[in-house]
Amino acid sequence: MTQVHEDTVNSGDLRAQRLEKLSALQAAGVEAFGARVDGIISTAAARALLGAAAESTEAVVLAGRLKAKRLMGKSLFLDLADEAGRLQLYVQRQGVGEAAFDQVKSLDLGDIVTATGTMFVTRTGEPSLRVTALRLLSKCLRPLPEKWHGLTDVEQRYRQRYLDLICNAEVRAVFQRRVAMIRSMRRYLDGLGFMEVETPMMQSLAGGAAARPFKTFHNALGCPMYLRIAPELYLKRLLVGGFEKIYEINRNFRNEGLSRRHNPEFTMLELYQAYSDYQGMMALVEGLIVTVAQDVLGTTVIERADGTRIDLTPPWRRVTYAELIRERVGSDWYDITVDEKIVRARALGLTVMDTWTPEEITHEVYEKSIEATLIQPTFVTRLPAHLVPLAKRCSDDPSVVDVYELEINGQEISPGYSELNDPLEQRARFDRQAVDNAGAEGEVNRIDEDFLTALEFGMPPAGGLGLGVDRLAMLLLGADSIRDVILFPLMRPLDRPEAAGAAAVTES
RNA sequence: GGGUUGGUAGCUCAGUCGGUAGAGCAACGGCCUUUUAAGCCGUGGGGCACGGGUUCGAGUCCCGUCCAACCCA
Repeated sequence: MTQVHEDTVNSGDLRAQRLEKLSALQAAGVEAFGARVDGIISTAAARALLGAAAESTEAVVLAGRLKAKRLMGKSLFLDLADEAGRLQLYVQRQGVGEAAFDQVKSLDLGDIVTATGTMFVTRTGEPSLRVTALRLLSKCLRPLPEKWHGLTDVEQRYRQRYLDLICNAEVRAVFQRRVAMIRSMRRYLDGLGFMEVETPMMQSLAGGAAARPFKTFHNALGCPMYLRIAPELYLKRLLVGGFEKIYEINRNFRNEGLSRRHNPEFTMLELYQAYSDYQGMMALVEGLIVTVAQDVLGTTVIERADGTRIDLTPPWRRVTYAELIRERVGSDWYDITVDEKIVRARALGLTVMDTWTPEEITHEVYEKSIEATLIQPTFVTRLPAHLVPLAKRCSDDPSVVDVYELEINGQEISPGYSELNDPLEQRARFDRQAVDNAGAEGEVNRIDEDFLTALEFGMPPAGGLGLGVDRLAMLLLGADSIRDVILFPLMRPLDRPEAAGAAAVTES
């Protein structure tokens, strides 16, 4: 394909220009894609070396990407960016010699180099490296996005996240903090004596939640497999096995639509503690989130873009579902007729059908008229049993269940349960669920017999909770979209032959 | 799935009533030894997402498709 390559060479093709530079360099014996460099210090460390002094005599070696170039006749300023930040390089023709200076001058923005020199402060007060030697480590063959505006096109930022990370320091900071967040979660849980475990992501039946799974196929075994929608059934097997405090932080996969708040693969913390219950889980998740916020943000007060403050200082409000409903639509709500409920719901601007049951109307009020108002952290407890079919009923009222749903910033961040450990009750509920969903998903609703067998060996009473790590990251890092806290969010592939209508097959 | 907005040079964006495709940055050639969105002079670079249609003439008007963001379900 050299023929094609040569044909594309013209001054408008910036990549071709750089390829020509590359072959010129290689012809001159320059190694354009170098190897390991020892003794590098960060730009931050180099800056620190200077302290209050205006000059340092210690020779240091830096490495990074060239981000800006300012030629001033016989001297040249370059901005070098590494993971820690940026530092200005100062190259003088006299300092490095004629030939070397011309070579440095011909470097492109985006090239990765190593620079040797001593630190000093310029007339304008900028800490800089006076370069004695500069060597190319990796030639950048494509032009970088613009130096001032950077890359703003959302689609390209998600599809080519590496460019986003090169251009936008805030984006880099978000992901560094996301990592710090997860690290803090692990530290907290490990400190409480929890053990992190790994359970199957590929399952022969996808249980533990109500969601459509992704399907795949194992060739050697000749059987269909599913990507997990939840680790729950395996973690509970571990409770049966005698592990008492366990958690898993990993991906779940749900074959559903994409939105500001949903990515088909998302990260969950799921945790179980034997001999505890949903109350214990409330205390635990409260402590966890407060600790993480303190570790990552240094505060428990989060300011939203619109100026409202979310105060995570414990204790958080605990309120029952029924109380919230009564607050919103009247203390007599549970005593009035269906017709009256419809009238009141419509008065709130909700769309309710005449055929709806009282429970449906009530939940519509909750979802549409209450949930979004729960900005401050709120544990909603005693949810109606029909909403959470797999949870344990409250001992004093079987119509409600022993669970919490934690709402912060108007969205559900974490559910917690007093886990069901009665194998016969569990089987009855699976059976009912299978009947309810029959036809829709078919084989997906096969009952996990081994899980029921495990329960029959006896599972200790336990508290369990889930925590949406991406959602928490959005909250703590101030992101409006889940895609801003996931490095590579799912995007529709651009090169689908069947969609492009048999588009011309491109080279390479 | 429905609605709204958008896709123009490598990047960030203009483009008027339908009349030869523009700027800044980046690139290339000059000048310039402390600049920092450096500056000055000059040069090159665009099948305007894709496919149809209307028209003497389409980036612009109409229809369809693709991709994205936002809102809704």
